[in-house]
Amino acid sequence: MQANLREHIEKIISLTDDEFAFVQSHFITKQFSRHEFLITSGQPVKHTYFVISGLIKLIHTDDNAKEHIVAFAMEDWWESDFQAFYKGTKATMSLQCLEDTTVLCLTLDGYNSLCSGLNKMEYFFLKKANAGHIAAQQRILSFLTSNARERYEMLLKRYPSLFQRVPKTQLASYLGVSRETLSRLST
Amino acid sequence: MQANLREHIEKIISLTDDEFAFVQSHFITKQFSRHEFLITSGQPVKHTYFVISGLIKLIHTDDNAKEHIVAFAMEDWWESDFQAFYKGTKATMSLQCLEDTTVLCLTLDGYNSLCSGLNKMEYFFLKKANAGHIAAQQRILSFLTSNARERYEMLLKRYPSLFQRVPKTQLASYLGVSRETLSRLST
DNA sequence: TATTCTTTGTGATGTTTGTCACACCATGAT
DNA sequence: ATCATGGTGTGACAAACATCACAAAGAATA
Repeated sequence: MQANLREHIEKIISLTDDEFAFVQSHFITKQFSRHEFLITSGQPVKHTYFVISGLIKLIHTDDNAKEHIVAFAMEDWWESDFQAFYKGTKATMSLQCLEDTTVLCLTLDGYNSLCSGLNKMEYFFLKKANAGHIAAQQRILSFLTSNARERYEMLLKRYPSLFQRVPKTQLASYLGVSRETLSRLST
Repeated sequence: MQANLREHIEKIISLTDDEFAFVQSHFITKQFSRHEFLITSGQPVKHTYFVISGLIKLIHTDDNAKEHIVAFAMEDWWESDFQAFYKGTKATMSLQCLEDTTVLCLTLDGYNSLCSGLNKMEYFFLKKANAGHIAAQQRILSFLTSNARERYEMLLKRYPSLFQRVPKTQLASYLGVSRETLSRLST
């Protein structure tokens, strides 16, 4: 089960068996069913999640109760309401399953203990944070430079599997267009 | 001159004089005039920059030679084409001065030496990377939830000084709307 | 002073996208 | 089998926004 995690981490740093045992001791495994919430807006955020299998969405609900998808997370992705997680404040976003999902859970104490106990892990999280920053900036750029059709095509090219796994309504919400407009793009 | 840097870093970690001397030794100061380029698209990216004074913009130029502003950076901000900087690849974006600007320059070797030589600095950069990720995600959210007027008002509320320092054409490019549309929002 | 460049506003018009309404189909629950 | 539910496509119309064109005011420069 946690082989995924080791393989994932070792793409960036190498670990001895003892070191991985130490890493592993900070995580607990949890399972969630489709539609279940890992994080609920307004509630405290106890964990950062590493997705073992399944698919989840990070969403923000606006004043008109309209839902906007800030991010998807699938196998080998880390996700949380990071702002709330690091600051210890209440969630402004929710994290919900699109499929039955298995995750590894890491608390903030666990995160800090990992970083201070095994310095390589701080380096690992630094790399991950930088990658997250760069990816988010690329998405900003797609809003600046591209219309709905182009953003849709870029998304499909980059993550073809989403097309199979996620209803188009959800893709529309991620792309920032209405369901109807997305439906009309195919032609 | 580098007092800014020390104060900036000590908002997150504390440093002895010796430690700060070590940090300081990794930076060189450079001055650029308005319109000058710190990074040119297609060229190697030698540095990450810490802005001492002035104002710069991170831009991407699309196929139609239209310029899009990915980020502004003013006093106490870090900026670069991070993807190219960390990977050692050629820049896909440019970094250009909107005002006469003084920056501290850090090479990739310097960055790595800083992180390995003084562990607190790795922690510092981790915090900064996380903050960058969260800020970028907030901007994505503004594209998903808000129209041009709302994004404009949010920007002015958050960074009122930009309104004084930057022509509206540039603000429009940052917000992802045309100059004309922005001009008509005021009413 | 004369002149060029930058910045900004604004009208006219077309394109893109959102919203509302309705229909159809598949799926799973009772 | 029947019923609800969620996902999808599409027509009609309205709103938001882009583009093109032109004008005017201010800043920079010769």
